[in-house]
Amino acid sequence: MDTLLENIDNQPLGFFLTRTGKSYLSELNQQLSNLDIERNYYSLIIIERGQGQLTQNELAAALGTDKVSVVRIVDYLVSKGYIRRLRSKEDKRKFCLVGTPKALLALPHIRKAIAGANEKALSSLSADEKKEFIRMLGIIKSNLNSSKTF
Amino acid sequence: MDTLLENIDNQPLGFFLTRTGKSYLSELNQQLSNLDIERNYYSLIIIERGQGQLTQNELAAALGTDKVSVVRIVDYLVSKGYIRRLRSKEDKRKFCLVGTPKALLALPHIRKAIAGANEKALSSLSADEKKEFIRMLGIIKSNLNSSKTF
DNA sequence: AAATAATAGTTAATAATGTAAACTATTTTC
DNA sequence: GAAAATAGTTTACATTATTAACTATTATTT
Repeated sequence: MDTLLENIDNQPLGFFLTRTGKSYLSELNQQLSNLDIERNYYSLIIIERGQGQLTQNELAAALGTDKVSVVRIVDYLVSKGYIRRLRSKEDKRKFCLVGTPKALLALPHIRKAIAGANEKALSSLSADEKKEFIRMLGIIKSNLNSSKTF
Repeated sequence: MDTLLENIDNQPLGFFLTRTGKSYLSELNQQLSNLDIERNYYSLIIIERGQGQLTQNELAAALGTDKVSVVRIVDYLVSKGYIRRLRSKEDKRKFCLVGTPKALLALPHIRKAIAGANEKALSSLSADEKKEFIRMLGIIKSNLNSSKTF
């Protein structure tokens, strides 16, 4: 019997969210073990989506993280040859992040692996339930990010 | 428009689970900022549930983590005066983890804060939806932990 | 136009977390 | 009694989060 189902009030929901998320990411890593990067897949997708116009600040916003972490991510992806920093012409403080051909080659695999991991995670749920889960997760996320006052 | 709702196949579900879990834990920390510990609340609940019989190994299993991490957790809670290690009489390799009066005093607040954080996270969901979400999260967790072969 | 403030990104420092290997003490197995 | 297994600890290393101080550039103010 899963203790998760009962007495939820005694169990921090966030603990299970985090743990489940970690299981997911470890699954994703396994599916992408053929690549020579082992993290920041999602950053790569966001960067590609930005079509060479995305700045580090914007990446930070999209990831919900800070600029220091983004420096690390960008350093990592640059060092592995997946992206480049391009000094912006309009504003020389900014860098535009552009994917390399290597990234272009890897992205289909990454997308496929993400779809596969999602599939595995959500398998045995009906199409409606999947949609419902995603919807509710979005609500929970925004509930938690709303005003901290009680 | 929330990008989470569409094109989920391009977005790693685990990323949102982890992020939502972190928001939750930060909320929980805020609600418990009056305590002199700032983590391992859930471990404390598990230890109290064990009624002085829980070993470090068993705590590791309950948390889904390894024994090295548990040493750190136990060291922390011991150093803060919330628990003690009691050498087991039956098996001198083992320690039984027992809560102190200080823990007993803190636990109601912790439980209340967890219930409150759960409430905040799940607010604006109906009772049925809440149950559904918890149920599906359990399914997803077990889906991901099942056989890694594809 | 010069001084000031704000912004984009980097660097450095500290702490928390995850993982693996080597270790001690005790118990179990053969 | 020797060998193997178990419970827990220590050490080491890499990742991740957070904060502050820093450089270079752009925007604002007077």
